[in-house]
Amino acid sequence: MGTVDKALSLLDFFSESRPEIGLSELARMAGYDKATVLRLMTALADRGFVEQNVKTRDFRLGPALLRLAHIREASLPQRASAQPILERMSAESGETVHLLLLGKNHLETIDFIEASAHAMRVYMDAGERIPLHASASGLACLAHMPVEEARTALSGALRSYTDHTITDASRILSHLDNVRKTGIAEIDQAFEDGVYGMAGPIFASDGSVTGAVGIATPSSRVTDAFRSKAHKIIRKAASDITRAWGGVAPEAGNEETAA
Amino acid sequence: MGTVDKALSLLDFFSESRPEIGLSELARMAGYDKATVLRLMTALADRGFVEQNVKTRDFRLGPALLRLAHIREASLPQRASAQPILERMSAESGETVHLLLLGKNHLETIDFIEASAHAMRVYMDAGERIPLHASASGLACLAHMPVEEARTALSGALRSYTDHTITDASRILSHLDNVRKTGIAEIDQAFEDGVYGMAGPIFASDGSVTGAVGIATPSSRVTDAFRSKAHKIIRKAASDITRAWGGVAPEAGNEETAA
DNA sequence: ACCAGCGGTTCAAATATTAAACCGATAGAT
DNA sequence: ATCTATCGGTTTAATATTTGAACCGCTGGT
Repeated sequence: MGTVDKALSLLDFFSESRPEIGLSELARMAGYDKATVLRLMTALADRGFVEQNVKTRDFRLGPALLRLAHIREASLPQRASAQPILERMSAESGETVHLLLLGKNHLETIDFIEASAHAMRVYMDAGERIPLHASASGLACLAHMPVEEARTALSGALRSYTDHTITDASRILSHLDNVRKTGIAEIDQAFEDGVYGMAGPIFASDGSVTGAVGIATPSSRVTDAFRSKAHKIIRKAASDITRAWGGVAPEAGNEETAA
Repeated sequence: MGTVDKALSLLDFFSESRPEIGLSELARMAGYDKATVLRLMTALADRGFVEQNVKTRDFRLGPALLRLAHIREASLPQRASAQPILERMSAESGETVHLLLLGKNHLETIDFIEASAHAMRVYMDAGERIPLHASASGLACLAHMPVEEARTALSGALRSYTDHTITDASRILSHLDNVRKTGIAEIDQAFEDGVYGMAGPIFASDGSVTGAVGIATPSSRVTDAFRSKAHKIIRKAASDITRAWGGVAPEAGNEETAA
């Protein structure tokens, strides 16, 4: 396997709740040799992708990431242009809302707003990576990509996150028809216990799916009335963001055949 | 040299003014073989650090950068906490202001606000990398790092950006005394023609310099009156940001001896 | 005073990286 | 309509880099 991939994979161990990691621990987490991790991290540090806490020598994500994110956002302002739409979703639903972009085999969280209306709410970690098979947003994406792609995306071993996670690829695939019909993917406690997720797809200019917007609620608060209200909010938001990003939703019925 | 370093170096060719680059051209720019660049870019794309425009197959920076930047900013909100101070600087000076973080051998632009008061203003590219030896901010940093570090930072070949760029390390080093005395680094047209720069250092909690804030003005507009006004604004901003980030300015006179 | 764990270094063995030639496809010029 | 140059991408044998076990000195807890 590539060295570059190994180096980049190390960055994924950092999160909002775990912003600093020492050398030995990182090596343990990643399953690489300590010397290897040191060399990789040194390379990353030389380019500013990570930096070291001078006191503890622990690593944390570096300033180069801010710089590069800034460049991307300057030429492709997805986050900024979606923000008012997310805010409207948040205000209308009162629940935690989030915006995800479709990566190679997972979703990248690029923005979210936590629930304002309830003391009990769904919390999110900044910059989480979300699996396709165990989230409403993931299902929304899978449902709208070419079937072959979806099949290969689900071909590996599917990790179970809760008792409710569906790890059988064919069962997931058979759900997708319904997602396509309603335009909304819905799933209960597949990624986190007690969290109910609903999401809709966002499309690029060529009609392919590029991400998803969704609402995350405590499962205990979900009623049919709330669900249908949430569906409306999500459908509107997904279509607004698609438009804001210069995308177009494919004609219904045409999309599965897209190669 | 490391493969990881090569891969990461490719990301630096993307900028606000050049957000998408094709394979062959990137290979030419970087001076690497096309096959090599392809492999490296594929590795980066697999992790979402770059993505390909499906139409043109050109590369652009990817969504993973947004995600990781989000994580860093969530646990170390430097940009957010400095923003009001930058805004005040911008309002008070009427000129373009910027905030840079010190990386391994250069500065990373993490935020800026372009001049509001003048039609002729200094424009900045989002996410530029700035050399230490050819910018006021760079001199501000060099002046406040341990002398040995500054000397090694200037030991390589110093690139000339304009006719005014000083490329002689010892001449730069001898300027630094004055920077330390006044707390402000100042330089005319060292990085871009017609741009006059002034900047002050930002310190970390251990008293080491971690970045700089500065003002960039068209050289033609600089007067002594403006300079002394700008110095005041910068000194205040630098000290406010240092404090906002939990840093402390070292005692004057003690800092050069810090090892 | 000890021990366990830390960050970091070393070097021979193992493995991944490289670059030139080549491919089919595309687009502009003649 | 045909040529030509360039594109993105693939293959190969030759090569340079990566790897990991053992080891270092150091620090903090018992």
